Amino acid sequence: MNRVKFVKLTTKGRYAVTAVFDLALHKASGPIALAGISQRQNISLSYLEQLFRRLRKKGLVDSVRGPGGGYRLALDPMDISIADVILAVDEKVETTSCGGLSNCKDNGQCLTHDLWESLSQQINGFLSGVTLGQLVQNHEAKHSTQQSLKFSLSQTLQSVRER
Amino acid sequence: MNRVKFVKLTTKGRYAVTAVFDLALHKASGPIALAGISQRQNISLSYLEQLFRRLRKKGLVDSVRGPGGGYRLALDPMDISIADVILAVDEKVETTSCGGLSNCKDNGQCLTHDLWESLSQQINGFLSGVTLGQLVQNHEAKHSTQQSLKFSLSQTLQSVRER
DNA sequence: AAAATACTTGACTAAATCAGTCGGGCTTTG
DNA sequence: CAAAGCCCGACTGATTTAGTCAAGTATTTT
Repeated sequence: MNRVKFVKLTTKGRYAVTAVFDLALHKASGPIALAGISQRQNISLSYLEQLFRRLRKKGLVDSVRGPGGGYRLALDPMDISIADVILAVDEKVETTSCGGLSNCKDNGQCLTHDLWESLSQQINGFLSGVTLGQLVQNHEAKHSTQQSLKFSLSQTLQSVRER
Repeated sequence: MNRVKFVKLTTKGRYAVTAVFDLALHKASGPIALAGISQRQNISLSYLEQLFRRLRKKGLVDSVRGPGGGYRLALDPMDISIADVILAVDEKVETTSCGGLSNCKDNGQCLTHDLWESLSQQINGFLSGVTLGQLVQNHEAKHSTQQSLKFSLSQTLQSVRER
């Protein structure tokens, strides 16, 4: 019933993931100002504002106004997937030329309907399986012991394998 | 030594995958003319020519000129991954603001270097694990028995799990 | 109360990319 | 030779990217 969509992996999505990752890393220190993220990650402040507008609309972050204010993750990092972040800023994309009509299956027209349905499901599934929390764990582990990349990677693939 | 890059998932890459998928489906009938792909998949002929120029440059397809000519896969479908196709038409993208410099690790500048290195490795690994041949199998299986999507999906994830 | 901080919104923009089009080649088959 | 089909370069309108600018509003500190 619902359309077949496709994530779009671009620099825009990477900016968003980077920014939210920064949020997750510093979440102990209360609300984080965009100005700080802008400096640390070298992203234009106004551009960040645009991105966070969308992240907030999707309920991924919430904000505190005034001095000492900033943005916070609205959810547990383990409940925010890369797909969530990318889809919040990068609009989804139709993958089938038929526009999701069900009749395209009957005539031979839309050969690739199945193809994109299953492939986009897999890619979405994969990106949904990697959470912010895992990325933070990965990052912290790598900076304490030097050996744990394999572990967190296998953990990630584990979660993907479970559908 | 080599830069951290990121696949770009756009309509352009989808067009390319769709077209090469068409090639794989009809590979029994000799070289395939772009005109046929254009009609079947509803993609502009001239645009296809642009895409196939790049696919040929990367050695994914080869061509036969003259009447009865067309394009063929240059490799076994099982040896062509989705990543190969997408990377042939969609230029790779720098993922780090530092431009791949190694010195960015020493100063605290480039916090997300690790993040994108590992994430892009995972995504690339995933897209490299799905081959054209698997997509064709999936498609044919789905159109004979009605039950085999789960099988081919688990097969795909199997190949991903093996790193 | 005033000032500073920081989010919020809308409008605008140069540059790049997308998704083609157009026009002309070159090669091979019938 | 004519037609089919690949090959190549240049050009284009529309959209997206990656911002900038200006003007708010809410909150805290002084």
